[in-house]
Amino acid sequence: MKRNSCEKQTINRGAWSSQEDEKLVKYICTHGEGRWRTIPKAAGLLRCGKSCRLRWINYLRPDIKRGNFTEDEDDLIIKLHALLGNRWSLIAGRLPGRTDNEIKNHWNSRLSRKLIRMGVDRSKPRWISRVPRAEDPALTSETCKSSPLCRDRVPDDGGVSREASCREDHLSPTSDLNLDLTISLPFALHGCEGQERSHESAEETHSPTLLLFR
DNA sequence: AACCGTTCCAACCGCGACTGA
DNA sequence: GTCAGTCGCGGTTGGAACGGT
Repeated sequence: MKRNSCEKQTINRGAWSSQEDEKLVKYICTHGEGRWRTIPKAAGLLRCGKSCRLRWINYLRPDIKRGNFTEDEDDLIIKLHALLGNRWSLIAGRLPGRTDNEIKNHWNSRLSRKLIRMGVDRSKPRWISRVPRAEDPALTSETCKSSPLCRDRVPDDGGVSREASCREDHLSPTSDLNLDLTISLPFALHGCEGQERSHESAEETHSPTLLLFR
């Protein structure tokens, strides 16, 4: 069994202090994301890389939209969950400013209950029989490359491999779901210059057109 | 005011995938 | 091809906040 680097001693656990946040933000704004394993030492943090990555992705990233989920977002999450199941990172990729963790929490705490109340079986993602899933060998990387949908895609840093992500995009909506989803321009990650953007303004600029592809 | 149950969310854990030597 | 290191994902947990009695 591989040794988990987070098991090592002299590692802080639990809630992050504002000082730790500050150090991490400062370091990433200067040096960029990635190389998570080396970040704690370089940034002077007594945390494991995994913890830094999580903190950045789920909380500190400047483009994160906080606050309540809108009806549109709820609706989209429900539809995407029906399509994709518990693949939160894929779902999050289609909800700009929302993280997989946030969506997962939201689903587990509110949406699942909402669906139960509505009498929907939330446990069953509805794959359509004739549409290939990502594992389908018929959907090769060549198929993907030739698709205009995937051709110009920049590898996203949300952890989904380019190919896997493209394959997901070949999924078609189920016939019983009214997936009225709009394809829009890729959501741009604006880096640290957007740090000051208030959450309120993020709310204000919310558009009913939710982005499907990044 | 005190207690208790519930809700919510940040953080952790374990595992599989990926990558480079 | 193999192995070790690293990364990313999804499930789970812990505890603070909240609401009801």
